[in-house]
Amino acid sequence: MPRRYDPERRQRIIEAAIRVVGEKGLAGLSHRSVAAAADVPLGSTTYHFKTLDELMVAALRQASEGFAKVIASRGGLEDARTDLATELAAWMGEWLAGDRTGVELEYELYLAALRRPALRPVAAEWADDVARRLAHRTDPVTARALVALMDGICLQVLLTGAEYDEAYAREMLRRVAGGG
Amino acid sequence: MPRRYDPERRQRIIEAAIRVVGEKGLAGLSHRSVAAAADVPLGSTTYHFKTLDELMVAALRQASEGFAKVIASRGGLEDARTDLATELAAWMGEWLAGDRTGVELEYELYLAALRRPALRPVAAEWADDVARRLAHRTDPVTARALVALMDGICLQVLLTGAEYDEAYAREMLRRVAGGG
DNA sequence: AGCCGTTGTGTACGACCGTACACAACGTTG
DNA sequence: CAACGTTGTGTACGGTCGTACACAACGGCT
Repeated sequence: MPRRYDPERRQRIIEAAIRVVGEKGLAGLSHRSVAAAADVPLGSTTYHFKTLDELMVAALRQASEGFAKVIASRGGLEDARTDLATELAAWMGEWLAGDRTGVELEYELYLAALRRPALRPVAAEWADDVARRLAHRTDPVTARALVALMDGICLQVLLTGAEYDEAYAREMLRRVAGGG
Repeated sequence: MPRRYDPERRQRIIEAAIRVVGEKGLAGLSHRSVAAAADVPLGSTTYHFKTLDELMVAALRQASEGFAKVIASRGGLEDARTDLATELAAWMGEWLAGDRTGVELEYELYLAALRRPALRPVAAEWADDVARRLAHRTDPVTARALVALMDGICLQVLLTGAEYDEAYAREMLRRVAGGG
């Protein structure tokens, strides 16, 4: 088979990696599984990403950007007339409703930084980015705490299989946000 | 080699599994690696734990119990004269200081429930257990939120490599706990 | 044209994995 | 003692993995 030049090969591999993690989990991520999902030969994935860590960094960064786009397009965060806690609680509800593949995918990549130092700068960037968006409506320190609380609440739902209680989330977010 | 009867074989395998996860991460856990760490033949680990999930459940449960013992022995949580937020923030500081192998180990097993439904009941049990301990000092709903916030703060420190800011943690815990 | 670095491909090697399964050693029961 | 279920052991099979490496196709340069 003749080799076809593909300037977006790298990008397609990253997208395939995200698909693989979403479907089979991070444990199912390998050069081979990604190659199959992207419909490229094995040598291609190892060429563009020497290690799996590199691939995960690219995938996490991409997922992070997609996530940022979603919450940006949603608006409401900028609107000072809406209550911040209510807004955040409602948004978590939407995020956790229905198909959780996307949520699990993003948390799995994010949490992978626990054991993979290579991912930490990207994870830090993500957390900072979200906090910066909230900082328009409150102070930076409170913003960081809101992110922490949202992470904690989401994880409790995802890890324990509990139902998401929006009223509860709203109340606790309001306590942290104060008058904001 | 003659086979030696070992009534605590199962327990030794669990302890070896915890050691392996602590040293090599959850990804390094296998029937073989555990067998080597416990100094038992391969067939022994597969006999006592048909699947790795079973082994993880046992390890998480054990780690959870050890954790419970530590915070119980620390006391202070029962003492109504101390400020709850101050107490919790100080305790997180101790936990995160120094060698983080134990912290990482416990969070890694806990977070593994995200993709492994078999672990969820154990994770839920753990979260409930911690919340119940706090419930002596505040209401159950607030207790759950305090656990969520602590998880979120811990994860931000562990995932992003940031420094732990005890004053910040104390302030935010106080906001959630209210007068408690 | 010829040369060369980059990008892409195919294949093979050694390591590790879960699983299965036959067999050995034991405790219990009759 | 004999029979039997439980517990422990050794080995081997098929599969997947990361990695390496020789080679092919291309673009830019002289």
